[in-house]
Amino acid sequence: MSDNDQPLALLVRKLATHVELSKDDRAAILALPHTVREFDPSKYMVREGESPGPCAVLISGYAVRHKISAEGDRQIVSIHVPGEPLDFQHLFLDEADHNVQTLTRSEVALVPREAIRKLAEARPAVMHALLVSILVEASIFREWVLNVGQRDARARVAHLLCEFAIRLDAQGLAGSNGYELPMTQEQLGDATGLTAVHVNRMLKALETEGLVKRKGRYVTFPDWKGLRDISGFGERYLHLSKQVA
Amino acid sequence: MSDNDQPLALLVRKLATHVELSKDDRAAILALPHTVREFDPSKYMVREGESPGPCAVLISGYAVRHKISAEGDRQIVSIHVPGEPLDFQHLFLDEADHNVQTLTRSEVALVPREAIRKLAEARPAVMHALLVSILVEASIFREWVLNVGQRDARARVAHLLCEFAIRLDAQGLAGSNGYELPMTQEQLGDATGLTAVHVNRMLKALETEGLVKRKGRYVTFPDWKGLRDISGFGERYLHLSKQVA
DNA sequence: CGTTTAATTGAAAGCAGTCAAACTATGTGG
DNA sequence: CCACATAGTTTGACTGCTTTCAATTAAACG
Repeated sequence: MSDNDQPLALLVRKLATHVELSKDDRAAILALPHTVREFDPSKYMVREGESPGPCAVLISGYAVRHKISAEGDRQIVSIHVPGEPLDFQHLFLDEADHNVQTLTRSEVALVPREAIRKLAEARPAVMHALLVSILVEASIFREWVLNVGQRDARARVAHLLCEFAIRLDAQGLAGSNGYELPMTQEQLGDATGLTAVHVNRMLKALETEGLVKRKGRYVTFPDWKGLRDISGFGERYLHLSKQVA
Repeated sequence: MSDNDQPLALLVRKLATHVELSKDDRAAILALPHTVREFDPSKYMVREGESPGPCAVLISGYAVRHKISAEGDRQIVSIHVPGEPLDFQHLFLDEADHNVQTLTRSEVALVPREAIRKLAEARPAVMHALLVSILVEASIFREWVLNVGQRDARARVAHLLCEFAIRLDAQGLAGSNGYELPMTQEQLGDATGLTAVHVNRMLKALETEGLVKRKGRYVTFPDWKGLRDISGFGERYLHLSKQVA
């Protein structure tokens, strides 16, 4: 699954996506004290209302953030791929405002909060990278507000597929042509504000139109440009080029 | 409109909402170099794709962040009250991923980015406050994803009214019993993912139910608890108590 | 005032939800 | 290896919330 010698290698990759990191910076991140823990599918790593423990970094597998409405409906607010921090906001907030839950069996590196704080203080580039990573996540939330607020069902599903493809690719985890979607259609519905039934119909529609091909949950994109177009996907909001400001 | 002697007083109040700030910290923020500029209603302060100029802090009036979909539909992703930073994300990101636009005539303090960076480096509490303010904004985005993704039209509108009430109050800007909504119903629609027509109907419904009273755009809440209940509003996501982590 | 913008109301259409059932895949225990 | 249970996917028919279209009223503004 993951490189067991360097569990934090993908975290380095993620942080280095947005900011230039020196060899020493990278080594310092890799050297962060941590314990790797495994979680079964659907297990909670953070619960709304709780106060935070050590910071979690996803090493392998997939996880989501979500909130539950008063009516009991679930909204997934983000999907996470290996290398991404799962609760770095708890370096500075002392109560969780949402849940973090595994989608698949996952490995997570638990890093003491103090260790991250000290590293960030000692290394400006690391601090910068953490900040940018937090800001990019906020940008993704904004795009999701747009997605569920304005796009029709077909475009919403298509947009999610596009975003996941690009983010997997950024972490070097995309297949040559597609990827294994780690979510049920129910979960896709929770992420897009649709019902599982309607997600199913939209996936079928995308398939019929030749924009998506499916084998089980493995999706490929015979007409990537077409899919981008009908979803209104533009990757600016992912801020994938290095920030120099 | 604003206290002309201390344009940044409300910024101090905003930052001190989340983190304890010493007298010196507060004085240092107030002493930030800046120029105050006035904007007409509907004027753009940041445009998607642009690279950032000086950082803007809203002094008086109201502003929104928004994104435009490929189909040309607008989604407002947040509403800002005086004292709030409008583009501190550009301290670390060098391309805007969304627009910032005034709702009403507004005064904005423009602060050189370097001045804020230096202040944050010199004063850990200020850095902490900036970070928390960024993280709280991200939390609000998550709640908005839930709002437009899962709540029905009536609850969406009610939730927006609740959030705005609490945020105005946190800045000491709420009337005794209600406030002047600085948005047209069209804009409320852009913020809730609804049409202006339907926003109108929902406001009427809330009024008929005795949850909201309106005189022009001035809204009061004869049954605040009832309004909270039907909207599923809970203020945890605003993180209004001081963070000590 | 006269003009423009915003709010309101009604009627009709449509997209997505709900309900229900069949089908498929996966996994477990006998 | 089969029987069965469980979870997920697919499909159809129907309902309903929200949108669309259109017209009227009210408010804001020069």
